[in-house]
Amino acid sequence: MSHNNKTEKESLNFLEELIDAELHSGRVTREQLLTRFPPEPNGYLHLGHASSICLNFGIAKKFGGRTNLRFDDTNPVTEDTEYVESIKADIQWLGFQWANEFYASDYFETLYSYAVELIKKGLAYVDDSTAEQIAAMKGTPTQAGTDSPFRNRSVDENLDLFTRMRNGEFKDGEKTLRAKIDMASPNMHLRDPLMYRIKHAHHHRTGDKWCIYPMYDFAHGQSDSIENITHSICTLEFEVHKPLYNWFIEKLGIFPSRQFEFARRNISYTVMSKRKLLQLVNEKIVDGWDDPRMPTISGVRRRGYTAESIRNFADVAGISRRENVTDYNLLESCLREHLNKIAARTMAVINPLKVVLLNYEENKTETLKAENNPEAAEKTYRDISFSREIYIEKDDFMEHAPEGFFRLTPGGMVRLKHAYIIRCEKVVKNDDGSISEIHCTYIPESKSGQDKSGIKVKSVIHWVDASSAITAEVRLYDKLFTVEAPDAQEGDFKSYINPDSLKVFAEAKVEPALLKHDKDERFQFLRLGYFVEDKYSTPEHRIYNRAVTLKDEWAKEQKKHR
RNA sequence: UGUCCGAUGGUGUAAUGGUAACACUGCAGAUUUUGGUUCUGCCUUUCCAGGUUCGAAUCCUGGUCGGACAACCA
Repeated sequence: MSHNNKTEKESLNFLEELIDAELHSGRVTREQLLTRFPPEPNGYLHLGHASSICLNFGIAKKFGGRTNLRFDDTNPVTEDTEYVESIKADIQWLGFQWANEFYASDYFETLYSYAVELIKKGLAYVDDSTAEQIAAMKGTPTQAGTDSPFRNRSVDENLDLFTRMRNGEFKDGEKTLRAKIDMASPNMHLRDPLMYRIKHAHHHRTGDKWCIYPMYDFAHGQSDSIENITHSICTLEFEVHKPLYNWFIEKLGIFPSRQFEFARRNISYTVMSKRKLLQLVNEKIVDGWDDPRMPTISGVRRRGYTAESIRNFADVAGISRRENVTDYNLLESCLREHLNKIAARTMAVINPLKVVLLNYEENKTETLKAENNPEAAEKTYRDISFSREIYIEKDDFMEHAPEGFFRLTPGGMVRLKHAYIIRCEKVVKNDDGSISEIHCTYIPESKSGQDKSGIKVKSVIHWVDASSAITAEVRLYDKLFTVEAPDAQEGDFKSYINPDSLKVFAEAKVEPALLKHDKDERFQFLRLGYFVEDKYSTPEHRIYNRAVTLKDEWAKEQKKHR
């Protein structure tokens, strides 16, 4: 035992540390502690959102607080209920439950009254300028803007015009409501930001009730405030919005929610922006938002990732305030770690090569015992059949093997997992010189578990009994992009798509025991990786997706010599 | 030539004025009826220059480099 009697102090991230301190000082209580996850329902959630979800829900859970789910639905033209449903499903699948389900649109009436209040205080005005004019008057980051000619309208006139905006008397873009702050502010967001714009558009929840919609800056902070959110956690790009977030809350005299920022999570060899993911979907580069190569939550779920492994990834990757590109290896490592513990082992041959055992009796079938998971605390076994003809992996036989190749070669021996040692006697070829099948002999006294042969082989390979094998389709996935940071490359990010990101093996052979399991169960196909049944898999046409490979020292060795 | 933010191994994060560490990756080895798992070892780190201090990754000053901000998007 250690002589150190201090208990190992758990390392907290900077936000946990802050909240921990505030809880201790009494600035907030556990009862008050309230975070929120505020997606805009205009796309599917991705791994970056997963980090945010784990952070927001995780931090509240850790300190005894709660988390609201609030859809930031202030832009009716891009939003849709399809996205609302997928977002809710994804959060629940990740294992989190919100305290309340809210929508920014729930607050449209309140927000409107807030705007009226600011107009009455002389802090907001209706502007007739066009979008172009407003942009021109905004100045640049290094150059002050100029006041709008409509900036000093009377309160009464502003009130009248804003009412008429709401009543639909104006066309889209004809007028806006702006906060009256400071056109010379070094912070662009404080140069009389837009609060409301006119959009005669149908909203997925409020229908045609409104034709003016609040901008993000006039909706988000106030929504936080209305809900009494104590910690509004968002990504770094909103940092420059914080003075504005605080300005509205202060001028309105409402509950002082506070905003905190962290750096978004990037992962190598993929892109993590809704806009780019939408492009991949729209241009049919992938098979929808849940294509197993997509970094969306629905994509990795279909690929075979577990919620636990993603939560663990978020935890292990941590958070900070600096730009980052996390190694995708870390993600895969988290998945392997979990699947190694829970996935039942089975045998499947994705690229079959027929082997005939010359000295095995014809029409005989033997039943062998196979361990389901060597990692399990309690060992369980299943029956597998063995007979004269079997399939092995094409990659497990080489006629002219390089040094270091331990598998089957002419005259060489390997063990068939859970079965016998075999020796290759003859390679049978087609007319074109390709290998059609190989003829072997088996060593009867080498049966697994009762081996009296005394023969030592260098390798154990997987196989499937030809007489009982089921034909299935197996899909192997690789990285979606060929470069670490597709975003940072020159030109179109889509030109860096990996052409080999999907390989389909339509004639794979799987052992029949596989058919007895649940559809969302993960398996290890021995020596090949971890797999899950695809959503389009049917009893007549089984489809298996590879979630992740096993670590493969031999493949690594091969790569080096290429 | 503005404002704000950031800089710790290859990558991601810890260390909160007191011996720079953990994970992933990579490399080497042991074990292994999965070239898996497990185990062992190794490589590699505080952006620079000053200052404060007995002592600085940490505090201060000045640089350098990187990022965010000029949507009627969020």
